[in-house]
Amino acid sequence: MHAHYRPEIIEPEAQRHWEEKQAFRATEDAASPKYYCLSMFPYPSGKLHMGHVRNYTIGDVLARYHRMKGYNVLQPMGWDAFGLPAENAALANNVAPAGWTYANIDYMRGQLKRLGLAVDWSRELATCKPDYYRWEQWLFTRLFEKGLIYKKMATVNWDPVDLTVLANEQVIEGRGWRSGALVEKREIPMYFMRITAYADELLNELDNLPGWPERVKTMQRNWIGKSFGVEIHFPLNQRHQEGGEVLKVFTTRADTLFGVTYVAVAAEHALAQQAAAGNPELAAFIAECRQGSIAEADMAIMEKKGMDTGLVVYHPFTNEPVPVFVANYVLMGYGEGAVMAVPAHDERDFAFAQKYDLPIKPVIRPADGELPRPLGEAFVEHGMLFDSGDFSGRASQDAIEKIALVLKNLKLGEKRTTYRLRDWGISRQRYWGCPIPIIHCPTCGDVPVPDEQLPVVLPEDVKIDIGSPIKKMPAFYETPCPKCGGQAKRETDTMDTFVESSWYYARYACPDSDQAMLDERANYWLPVDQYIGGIEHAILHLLYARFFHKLMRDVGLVTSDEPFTNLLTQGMVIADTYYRDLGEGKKQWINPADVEEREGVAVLKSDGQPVMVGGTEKMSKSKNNGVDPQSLIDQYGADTARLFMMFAAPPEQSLEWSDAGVEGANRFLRRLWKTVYEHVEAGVLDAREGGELNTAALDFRRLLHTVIAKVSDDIERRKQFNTAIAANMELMNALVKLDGDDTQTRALKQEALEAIVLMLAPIVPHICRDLLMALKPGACLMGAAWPEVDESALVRDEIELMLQVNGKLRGKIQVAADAAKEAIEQAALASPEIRKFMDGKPAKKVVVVPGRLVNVVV
RNA sequence: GCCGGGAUGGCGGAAUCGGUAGACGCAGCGGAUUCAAAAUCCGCCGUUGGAAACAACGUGGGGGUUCGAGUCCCCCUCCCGGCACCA
Repeated sequence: MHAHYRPEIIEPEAQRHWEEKQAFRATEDAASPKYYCLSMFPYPSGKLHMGHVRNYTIGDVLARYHRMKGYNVLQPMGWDAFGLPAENAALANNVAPAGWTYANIDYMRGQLKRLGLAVDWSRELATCKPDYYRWEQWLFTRLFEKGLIYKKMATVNWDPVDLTVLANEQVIEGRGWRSGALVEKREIPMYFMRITAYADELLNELDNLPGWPERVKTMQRNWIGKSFGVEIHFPLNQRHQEGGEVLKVFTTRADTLFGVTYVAVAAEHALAQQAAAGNPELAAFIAECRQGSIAEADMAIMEKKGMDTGLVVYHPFTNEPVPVFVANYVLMGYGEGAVMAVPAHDERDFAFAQKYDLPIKPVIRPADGELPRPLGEAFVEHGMLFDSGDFSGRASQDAIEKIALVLKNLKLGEKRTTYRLRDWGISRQRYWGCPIPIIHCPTCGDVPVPDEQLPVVLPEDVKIDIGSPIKKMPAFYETPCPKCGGQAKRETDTMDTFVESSWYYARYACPDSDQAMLDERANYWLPVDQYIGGIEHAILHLLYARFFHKLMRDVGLVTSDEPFTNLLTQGMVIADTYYRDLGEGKKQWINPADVEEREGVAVLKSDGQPVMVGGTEKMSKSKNNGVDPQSLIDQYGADTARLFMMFAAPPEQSLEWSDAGVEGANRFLRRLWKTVYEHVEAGVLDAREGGELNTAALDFRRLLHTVIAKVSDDIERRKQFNTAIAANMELMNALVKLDGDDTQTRALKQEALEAIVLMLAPIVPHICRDLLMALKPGACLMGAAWPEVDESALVRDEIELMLQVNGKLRGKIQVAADAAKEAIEQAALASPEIRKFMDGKPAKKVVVVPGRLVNVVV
């Protein structure tokens, strides 16, 4: 054993050893319990960032811990390889997206291996490879035939200068990021997956996921947004007859129907279009509504604007005319593209009515009071109806039922359940994605590509400029119709990259299966026992993956209902952002590593000129605020990087990056090495297994086994590694202070050092591999078991109790561990500290909390 | 704007079921070692008052429940994530 800790030597050696022995190769084995540990796969953006290091270290700790506990562990790794950044990089650097992606994968694979992850690399996959996406195309054709994929018009961001569709993140303050042109909304045909058909199951099954964080389940429930309401028809003609034209709206507050003072429709709504025909001002307003991005966040914060169409519809009960407004906040894609507005009982309608001087008619009052007059703000709670015809005097909930019933009899509406969840538009007009396997035939319509013609391979050797190259490539899109053989055109849109990431976890079980999307190995490994990934995926990715699991179940590929039994949502690694304004809303984001502080001002290192300070945000490609972990690994080694990441914050919390603290992690490892070295130099011996010890040694041994129990619980149940590490540091501090060179004490130290090395092995595996070999010649970390708690070491004779007077800490006493409540109470009341603060007054009450404290109330 | 989460010393964080607030580490300060420095080792380290013993105050702000609140409830502020074409 070398006297000094030298990670640059022991880490490559350990990694070589594991690779040679194929130590992490997973095979299906019915004899031992399986543990499928999965971290979200990375997008190959170029180099690893801190979020990756955090994510994969958490996964690795859990994988290695379960290996030591005797599980048959699978921990795979792969690449979420399709996506927008490859096209951007291709444009910027004049390279093909494929080449850029593969180069990034090669580099990042090297970085991941340098972290020493216990990954089965034989299962590596990349979603941009035809042997992966061919099965996605295969499933697409099945779903298409089942009617779970359909085509409809959808709104996109259109850049009128670059003549291209923009992603939401490419729209900056309403303008295209490259052209600077005002972005327009445009309707184009797209394929949709019918996720709403599974809305109820996706909602209900959340109750069967006790291993998921409550906050994620809450977010998904709210996202699905099941609500019970009433569809209400407003006739277009005052003398409405059954079957006549109506304007349909959906509301959860049918009880406020008598408070409707206008209705609002989307700019794209037929009524708006009709009214605009003879009204240039309205036409101009509708054109204005078409500007701006389609992102919901933008829509929600923009100024609410509207204009009277001059048209009216008629109230289904009173038959009174109700004006029709066009409003920029009503979206065509949601519900019927029209809403009934009740200013008195809806905040948004209230603001709108005030702005346009529309009547505000209250019809609900609090159950036990009156509404203030005039109304200063909308009263949005349920209450009692008034001024509502026959329904006056009813409570809101009751009124909703009755109103729905009466509307149904009038054939002017009915109760309906709706979801906020919308079907999933999967078409993208981009190049670097999985081709949609559809052939458009003038005679046969949309024809799915037959199995034997799959995969539809995406050409990789292309030149990138504005727009997708395959849309200009006849060799790609010209094809005969599989049905009639006539000339047809292949679909040139590709799929949303969320599709690839919705099923990769299953493909890891059988990545080489070339006869089917999944084979029987999938049912051995699935569901994933532990899934680990960023909280930013709480809704979209996790909901889509759950949806896909059910789709795969329903085509007979898997037997389970849910993909991920336990979910750990790691907090973000966040860092400061810096930028320079380039004008026209464009910003150049500058990496924190290139910025330093001079005289309190942030400046770019290369030119010394100031940069703007942005917020502290998630490390991301778009904000260029990722900190490269490579220098950390180069300087201190993977174990220090891993230890620091696990020690800096608990996994679920966000972690603000700072360079400080790494040194401390490294110092601890050097200290651990030195302590083991000195112990080993004096001769190794058998670890002690209990027996007679002096008080100090007994106390130490109790601490040792308390720590083993705590660390096991921290890793397995709490998944909180910072406290597991802290407990080991505390134990090390105590060990160094434990005096004695006698065999008794040295055997105890041997026991403790072996335990510490094993407990830290999941977190810092390289150093622990060497230390274990030194402590127990011939021992191998790969076969080592997790240390066991010796319950007999935990027994105490005396315990310390806190003494409080009126809830304030005033002292402490020692009592026998098995002392009776009465005895404790007497001892407490007799203690000088208590007597002093009781001030001669009698005790009103004495609270004894066993094992904790005594509180005397005077 | 809507949904979800967070705020504890100079800093990262601990306190697991309502029961010792500040474990562990970083930074800082003092000392040992050294020709000197790095490294290492020992000690101190919430704020205020006090020589000390000790006392008062203290978990973003305001209110409440409780013998007892960082933890539970109500209101507010700020920060972070998501909002369906970033992944």
